[in-house]
Amino acid sequence: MRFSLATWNINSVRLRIDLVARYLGEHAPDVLCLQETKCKDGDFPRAAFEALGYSHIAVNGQKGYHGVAVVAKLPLDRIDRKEFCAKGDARHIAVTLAPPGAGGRAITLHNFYVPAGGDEPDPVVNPKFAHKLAFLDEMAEWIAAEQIARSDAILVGDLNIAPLETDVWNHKALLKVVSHTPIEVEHLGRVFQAGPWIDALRHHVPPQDRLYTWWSYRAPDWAKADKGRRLDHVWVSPSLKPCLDGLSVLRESRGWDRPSDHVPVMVTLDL
DNA sequence: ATGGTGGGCCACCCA
Repeated sequence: MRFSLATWNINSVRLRIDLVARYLGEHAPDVLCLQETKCKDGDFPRAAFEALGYSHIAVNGQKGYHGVAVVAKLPLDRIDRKEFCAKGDARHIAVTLAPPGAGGRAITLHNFYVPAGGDEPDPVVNPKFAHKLAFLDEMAEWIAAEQIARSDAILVGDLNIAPLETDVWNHKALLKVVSHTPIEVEHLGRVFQAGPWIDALRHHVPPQDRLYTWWSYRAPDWAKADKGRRLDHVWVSPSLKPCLDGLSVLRESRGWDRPSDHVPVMVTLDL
């Protein structure tokens, strides 16, 4: 039984609802996780998703900033929202899924939007960077304490860190650029080891090959310059590693009209 | 080395 799951930082779900509809119409993942929805729960465009067949919806939003959501063709149970760093930010939502044909197997899905961290990669002078590192520390502690990856689990989202040299267009040039600094990579590594998790994208694309999911709005010609970074991730518990089946990173959507700066990433599992 | 472009929303915050 094949099950598909996508993650996409949409940078305002209301502004880009037509792009979401196009993606769901063309690729039809069973579940779509969104980040940076940028709206209160009551303003989430539920009707548009319901009309597309995604009638099971779980949201954790706030006005203007951040916000995560899960929309699905199948029921979502045990909806949970965890607050990190006691800031009241909407950066996490968890749901439990029981894909039909998976023999009653229940998968817990965690959808994260990790703080971007500002411009200066120094936690002493930049509180946003300090917040990013603290957020990652709290994630690692919680994943370990709750033994989240010991059962069937998937962690997705915009983690705002490109850990490998081939996850950025120029490793050396980005060593001091927030998203690719050694300290962030180390903190993300602790979150990864806290599972431990399996990196589903790198399961399909070997580490020597470049892989990006984000291209800045500030590049005049994003496709030609191709100065991308792999900021979006899908991690699965070791129990699901044998089920990893396919991957699609929809690079072309970065060229759609009024695009998000992130593209959708879809993983398929054979359960 | 710098500044470049997008969101939300109405003065700037954030990415």
